[in-house]
Amino acid sequence: MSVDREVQAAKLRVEELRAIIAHHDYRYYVLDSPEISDAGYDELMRELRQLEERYPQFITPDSPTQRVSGQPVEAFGIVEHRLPLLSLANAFNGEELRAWHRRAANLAERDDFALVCEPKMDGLAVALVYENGRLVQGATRGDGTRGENITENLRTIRTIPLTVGKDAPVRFEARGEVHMNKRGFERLNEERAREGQPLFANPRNAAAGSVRQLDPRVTARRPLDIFIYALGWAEGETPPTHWESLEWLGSLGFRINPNNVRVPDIEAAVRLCGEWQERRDGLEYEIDGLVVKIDDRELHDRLGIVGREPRWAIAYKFPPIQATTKLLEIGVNVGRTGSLNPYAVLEPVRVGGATVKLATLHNEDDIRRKDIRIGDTVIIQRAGDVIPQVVGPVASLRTGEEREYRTPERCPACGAPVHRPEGEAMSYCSNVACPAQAFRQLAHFVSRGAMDIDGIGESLGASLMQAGLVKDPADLYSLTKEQLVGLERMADKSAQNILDAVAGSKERPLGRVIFALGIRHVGSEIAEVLAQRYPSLDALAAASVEELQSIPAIGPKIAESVSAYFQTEANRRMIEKLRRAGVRLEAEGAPPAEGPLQGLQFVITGTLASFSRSEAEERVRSLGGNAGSSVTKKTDYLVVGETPGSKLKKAREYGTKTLSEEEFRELLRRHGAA
DNA sequence: GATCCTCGAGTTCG
DNA sequence: CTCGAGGATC
Repeated sequence: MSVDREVQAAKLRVEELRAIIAHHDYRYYVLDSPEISDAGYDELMRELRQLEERYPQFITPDSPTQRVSGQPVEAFGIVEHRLPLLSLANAFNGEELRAWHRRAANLAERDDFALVCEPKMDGLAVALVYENGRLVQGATRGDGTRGENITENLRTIRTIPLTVGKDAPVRFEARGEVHMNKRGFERLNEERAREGQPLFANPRNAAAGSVRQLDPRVTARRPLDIFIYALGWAEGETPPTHWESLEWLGSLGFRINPNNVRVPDIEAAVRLCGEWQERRDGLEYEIDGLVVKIDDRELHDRLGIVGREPRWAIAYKFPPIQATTKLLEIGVNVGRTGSLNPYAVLEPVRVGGATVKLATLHNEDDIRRKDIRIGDTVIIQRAGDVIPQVVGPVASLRTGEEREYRTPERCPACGAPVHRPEGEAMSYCSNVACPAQAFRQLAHFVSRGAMDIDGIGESLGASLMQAGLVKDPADLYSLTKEQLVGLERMADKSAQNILDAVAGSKERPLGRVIFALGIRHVGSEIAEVLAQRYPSLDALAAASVEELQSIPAIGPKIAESVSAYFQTEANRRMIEKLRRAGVRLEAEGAPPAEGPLQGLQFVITGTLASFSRSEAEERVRSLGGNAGSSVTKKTDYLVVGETPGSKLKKAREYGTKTLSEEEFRELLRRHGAA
């Protein structure tokens, strides 16, 4: 039938147009050397759009007309990175770069390797996953293990190819840094100024804010760009060097920074870092340093990872942007543990795009060490991160009016005496009933990693305590709507939301509950360890110091602290209140003591492809096994992932059995862990 | 006793 | 992110 033939022809033409447009997108956006006029390009797009309107069945997500297709979303989904995105160790001068190189050369037992130097973009790292030639997922770095799914937003960035050539692997991940160049940033801010919208402080914030828009149509209008800086993982053959993998990614249509350089040795890299420091302002985008990577990918595997940092790469950071301002006053906060934390009140000053008014001063020793005095002119910097630091005073600007700081003798919140334990850096308020501590305890109890009670923040927590409605966290569970509505700016609806959030927290896992109690030295990790060991809060409360100490990762201090907590009358009373309110103080489901891996000690090293380390550990525990962090004589199995660290060596010394990831998965399968 | 790692606690700005 | 402290190991 002729209709069929017509449809068939349209389909072919649609595919052809897409290929042509993709080619011109690449020429224009990636290579910056178009082959056709804008009018010619528009004509192609128009034809494609018309055909797609007529034959909507041919619309696919990788069509260039569909860059902005997504609808606004409520929130981003979370995706697990198959291979974690690592962070980098820093070097702040040539000497530290050389030291890094020496360590790597020692471990590698050679020093003749080439290095790749790449401008370190100040942007937002993302991971792009392609399957069968199509972009299927784009995610933020997040904490390195899991990030946010921002695929629809990334699709709007013209330099990100929606499709890649046929010779690409079936599945692979490309990693890059999304950023906004200086001109785009200025134009965006001019536009926002005209529209009376708040301005972005710097290109980095603008890029990060744009990528995290819930409505992709907003993202599409932002002048975002990307440089791909690494091949994440790939199924199949990959080039032997980092440099070649970049070239190869370039040939697939990705945008690679043309300023990347491969150098033969560390001295050349050091020279280059110095040169770029001078030239950084000449670039059209902002950089905060250079990344230096060992080119040979085989060496990457040999050198491995320490903590979350690969040994085969390092970030050379330019000196941070500094400013001077007046230190007006030193204030003191009281922390959850009663610690007195001094902070600097500064005359507001702009540093690296943000206005700084406060900065933490850590503790008295630190202030003394840096010789910071009230009234000093001080140097402020925002190094790499966001958090401002007081570097030190400008002693030459002293007038003699400056005062030295002294830790107050009485708690600024409650007036109780302050004491400083022998050998500790911090001073503490001695009053167990200090209102400031109680307030911080409450904030900790409701916080995200603990009971996760949404809607109770700083201000509501403060007013609840002010009104005498809440004296300890357990009181949250007896709040009534009438009480809440009596508070300022609290209508029926929001009061109900709060009550729902409180009620919804009654069934948190035991580990969360233990963490929420805020026992000194017991953070999220130790709380989880305790929850694995004891089936209920009562069982934990009954444990002796000796018994607690026998648990790996728990030494005398933690054991003592836990025991003391449960012996304190006020704490026992609060736990009783929690119990009566219906908060579950028992582990969920059957105790893990019966699992098939009962009594076996597992340790994981390197990166696993199919799950994150904590996930793998969770599975082990769910089968009754133990998962530790370092190899000892007691370790039964070492699970070896990609780029194992020093643990593997240890395991060989002790003759510990090792499992490959495959074997480990097989073991889990055999014992019925999904 | 020294040293390596991991964990805990407090923190800034928009 | 930072520092300091706690735990484990040699």
